[in-house]
Amino acid sequence: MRIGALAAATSTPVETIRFYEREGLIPAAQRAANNYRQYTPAHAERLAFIRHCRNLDMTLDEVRSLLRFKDAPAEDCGEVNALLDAHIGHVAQRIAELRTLEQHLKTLRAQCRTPQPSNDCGILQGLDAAAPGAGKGSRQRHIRGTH
Amino acid sequence: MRIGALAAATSTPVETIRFYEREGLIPAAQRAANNYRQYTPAHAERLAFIRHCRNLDMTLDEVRSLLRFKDAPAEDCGEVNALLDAHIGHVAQRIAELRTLEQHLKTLRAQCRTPQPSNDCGILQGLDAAAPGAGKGSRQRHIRGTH
DNA sequence: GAAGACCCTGAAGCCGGTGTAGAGTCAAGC
DNA sequence: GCTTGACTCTACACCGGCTTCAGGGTCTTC
Repeated sequence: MRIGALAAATSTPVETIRFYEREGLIPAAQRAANNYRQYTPAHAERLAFIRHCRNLDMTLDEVRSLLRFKDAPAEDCGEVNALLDAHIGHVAQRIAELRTLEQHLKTLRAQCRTPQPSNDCGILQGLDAAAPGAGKGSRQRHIRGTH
Repeated sequence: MRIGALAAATSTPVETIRFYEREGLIPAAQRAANNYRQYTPAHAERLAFIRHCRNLDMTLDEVRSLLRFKDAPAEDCGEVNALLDAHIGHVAQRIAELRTLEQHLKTLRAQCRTPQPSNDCGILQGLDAAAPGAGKGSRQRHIRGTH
């Protein structure tokens, strides 16, 4: 199986597969006489695993950790459970942050009902002043990821 | 006012201020005889505006758009309202995505109740198979931003 | 044998900064 | 006057997770 076929089978861009190989997430494929990579079903399985993890928004470091457990089938999987719990915690926290953010944005939006000269726009004025209640007390490590 | 004082006044790292200057978000400051940047209260106001926008998770491009309206006080602010509506839409969509994600993660987590050999771990097995119901129908541009 | 699809490597670019190296400047204390 | 330490300057590399590009080689099909 060549890289294009693997890409199609796993809905993964070809460049991303090569990137994962460079990063050590999948073992380097054997090469054919023409220097093309040759993949086996085992590669496809491993790549599918990685993609599922990425679809669940895990970092590559988290994926690397999980792969270590896949590669050591006799080892205790307690850390896997812990990793997943931590990741669920990240997601929950992010949802909470975004809900607060959404409220602030809606409050700000309500400052300007109809188009008017920018000078009088309640939104632009609201952005001059501090956002209402934003970051009160909690250290606001910057919020990312809506784009 | 020198860059350190501006940084303290706006809770912005010094390097970030220089970065914003390079990016054209704040005008280049005048220089003292020793080549130090000299800032005025107007700079501080503009930087505060930018920081408030960033606290609301806007991209620098969105901030640039808003700054154009601040700089043209006679112009109609309808686009400001539209930009904010769009941004609120981004945030709401992201929240919905993350809630779906959270459900998938919790379902996966339930596959393994207690530590056991990795080979039998329901989580690792669940990641081998497709995530339950993930991405069904919606084109799943990759989810980012929980870290 | 020519077109077009596929494959290769290596490097740069994306965002929004962050951090570093190496140098200059300034105020305070001895 | 001299040292120490805080501050400032420029220019550049680095982060994640790819994506894109330049400049080739190879394979399949007509």
